[in-house]
Amino acid sequence: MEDEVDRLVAAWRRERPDLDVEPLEVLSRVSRLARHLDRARRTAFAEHGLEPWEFDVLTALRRAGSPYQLSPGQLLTQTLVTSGTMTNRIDRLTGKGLVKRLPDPDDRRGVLVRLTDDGRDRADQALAGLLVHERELLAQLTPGQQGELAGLLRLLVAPFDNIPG
Amino acid sequence: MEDEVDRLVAAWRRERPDLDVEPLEVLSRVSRLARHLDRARRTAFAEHGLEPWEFDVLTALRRAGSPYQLSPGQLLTQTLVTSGTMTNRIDRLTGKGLVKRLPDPDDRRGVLVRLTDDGRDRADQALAGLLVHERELLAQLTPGQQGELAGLLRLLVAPFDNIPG
DNA sequence: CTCAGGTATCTCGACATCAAGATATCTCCG
DNA sequence: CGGAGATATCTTGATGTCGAGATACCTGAG
Repeated sequence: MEDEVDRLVAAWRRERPDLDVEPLEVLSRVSRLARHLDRARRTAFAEHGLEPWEFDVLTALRRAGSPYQLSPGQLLTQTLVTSGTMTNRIDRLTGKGLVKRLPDPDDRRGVLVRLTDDGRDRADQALAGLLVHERELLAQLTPGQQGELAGLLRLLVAPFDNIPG
Repeated sequence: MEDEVDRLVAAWRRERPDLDVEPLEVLSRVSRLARHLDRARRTAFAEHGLEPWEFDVLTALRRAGSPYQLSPGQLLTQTLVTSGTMTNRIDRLTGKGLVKRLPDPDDRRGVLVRLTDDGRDRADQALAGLLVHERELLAQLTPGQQGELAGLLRLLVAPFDNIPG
């Protein structure tokens, strides 16, 4: 089955036969797929009254394990947003009663963001719902292919995640 | 080499051993990689004084071939943004002299967006620059792996691109 | 102990995006 | 032909994000 990137690459080969546009076969698909996934996630989370950005923060805290708290800085590296954005997110989640700010006992500059009970429940429910939807999307692939794909993607992501970026 | 998603999946397995989080191995990597790519593209385009969103629109027009024009609607399907966003983008690109609006001779509701000479040059330069950077990122993979990866991603994207969504 | 440099978080203003709805035009059935 | 419904684009207001800078605090060399 053909996709938009096949058409895009074919168009470049016609218009710019002098260029090697092979990289787009991979990277344009990554970008476009991510955009489609964003939309699908927005729909999936709507069932639970959450926005994708809320999910990202709540689940990062949920994954941290009891007592479900992380510093804003730790949340930054997991969510790939800027500090201003994170401050804003924490403000809004606090307003909704899903997290609360606590002073960091070891560093007076610092803050700890902790999940409330309500926040924890919401995160758990939304995760379960998300996985149902994601499994459907991945039904296009055999388990073996999924593993292959995950491995190849890891090779590309790892440099970003490990070399400070 | 381990990445953030390995850590994320391990954390879920510890916190929610009852759930099968396998789908995240693929889809979380797609989302995170796309985010890293956005940042890298922003840097790459800065050399040419372009924003990623400008690049997306200009290159869609460039690919269309002479006379480098498309309707806003056609641009929507290629860039995956809403119509309001596209109107705004066209306004701003017009202001910068990179595109201009022409009435569609066959449909008085319609508009054609055409690349200016300057817009065409910018698109060509930025594309060449982007490919240089993207090739570096893909140096992690052999050509064979790149082909495999592209094929697997196509399987996932194709349903979105073909079924109207 | 001190202070220069580093770090953690927050503030602020500009900007891009979206969703929903408005407007104008087209299509085609009856 | 007439008009209902489809389509193409634009408008508007709310919202989320970013980048740069401000503030408060920590750390380590001397």
